[in-house]
Amino acid sequence: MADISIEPPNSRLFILCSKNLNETDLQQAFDHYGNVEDIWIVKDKNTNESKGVVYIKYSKSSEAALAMEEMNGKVIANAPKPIKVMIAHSREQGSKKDDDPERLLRLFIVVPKSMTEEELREHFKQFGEVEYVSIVKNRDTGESKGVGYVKYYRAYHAAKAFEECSKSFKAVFARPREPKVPSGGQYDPPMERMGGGGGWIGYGDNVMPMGGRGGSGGHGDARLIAAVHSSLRQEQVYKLFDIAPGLVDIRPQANAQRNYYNQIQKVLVEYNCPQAASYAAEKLHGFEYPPGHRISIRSASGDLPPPSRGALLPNTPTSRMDMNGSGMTTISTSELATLNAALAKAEAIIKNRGLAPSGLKSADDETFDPTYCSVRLPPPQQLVPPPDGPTHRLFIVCQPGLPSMYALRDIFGRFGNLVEVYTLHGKNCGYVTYATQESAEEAIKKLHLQEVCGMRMKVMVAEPPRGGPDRSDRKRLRMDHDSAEA
DNA sequence: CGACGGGACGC
DNA sequence: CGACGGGACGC
Repeated sequence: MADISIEPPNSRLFILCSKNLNETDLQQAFDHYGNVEDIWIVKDKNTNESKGVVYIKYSKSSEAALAMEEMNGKVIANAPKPIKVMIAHSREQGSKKDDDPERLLRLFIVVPKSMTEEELREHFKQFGEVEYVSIVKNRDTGESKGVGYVKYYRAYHAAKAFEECSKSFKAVFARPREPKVPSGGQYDPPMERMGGGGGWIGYGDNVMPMGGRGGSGGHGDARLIAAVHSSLRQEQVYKLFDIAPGLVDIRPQANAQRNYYNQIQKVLVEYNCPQAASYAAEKLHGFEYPPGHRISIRSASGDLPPPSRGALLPNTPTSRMDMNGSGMTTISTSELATLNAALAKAEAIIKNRGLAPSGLKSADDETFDPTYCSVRLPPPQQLVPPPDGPTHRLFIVCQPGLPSMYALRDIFGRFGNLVEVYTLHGKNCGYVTYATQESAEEAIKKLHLQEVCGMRMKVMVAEPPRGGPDRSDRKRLRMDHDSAEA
């Protein structure tokens, strides 16, 4: 099948008008919105009379969009009726009754995973007023899927963004939303936890307060909503809630993707029974972790008042974890000791950034806290969008593990022009991309062999990706390789 | 030593 | 109201 779609997309007008209009009339009316490549007045094959249907092809989508916005509803050349101007559908698609106007307004883009919606909007507003931006997130992990949408109010603005935004966004006009398909199940059955828990030690099954206060009311929601500090990585949160047996699943709440401005992340914690949930809630609610930041927990069904322990004992020593096991708390394992060591460093983030509840963005000063980073750092800065030009990539390795993405993003961002940081799954290393060589060099100079959140970090220039140092040289034109049919 | 991800929206 | 012509092989 030959590809008969119009290139570039949305660059052709479909016009309904008086049959009297000739090509000159149309050319005079439409010429100055852009480069008109073709004017075609559809005529009756037999009579050779105009059918009142005209196609005008522009070189660019934005030209067609502007022409449509300006000319729709206008009367030209003293014609008896105003013209109707639309962006033509593809030839295959043909006439559509319910024309979805969103098709001209919404772009689908590839977005660096470390980029927030706020930063996206900031970049795309240069082309016109943005209705919304959204980043697609993994439902289970809350992580960005690396793609998103930008919607404008005007077709002209969307077309300008389509043409002029950084190539690395790979902007295309978004396919219309699929009509909703009713699905079978409400939610997927939770997976059994794998790699059975050598995790929790220190008490046996009978220590569990079965039928204790956990059973009060017997309502039995085995799920909790917990609010914890954003600096905690998911594994760390997992270890915290693994203090009770029967932990089934932890996942971020929808729209709770953590970012620089968000000091709290909310997670849904699911146990295999209400008693386990109740037990964990009793242990952890009100507990300060990292120090100075109390974990808050409530029942996922929302109707249950939070377990009262933290409320009764706020900020008292017994509400803290006793890592030496000398107190009454049962939380005391070597694993948790390791966890504590890592988490204690997070305190520095709070102190030095002014991340106190009311002072989210007051961190303009240089930072020097050896427990956060062993070297003096410039103030935090925003990410920058991917440039069209070359980027400068660093390779980082940490021992014994990686700091949280939150910390990495912040620290590397402080040298300016940071485009992206991503880490390899299951490894202690990752890549950091800058838009300028100066920032990249500065990051190496300042951070190489320094300590971040208690982790020793190597920072060096990355080798070019294997599989060809330069893929951008290859032909971008779409060849018709789609010959294979299903 | 320690090296390469990810592409469609709960309306 | 409302959806698809014409051109035709070079360095």
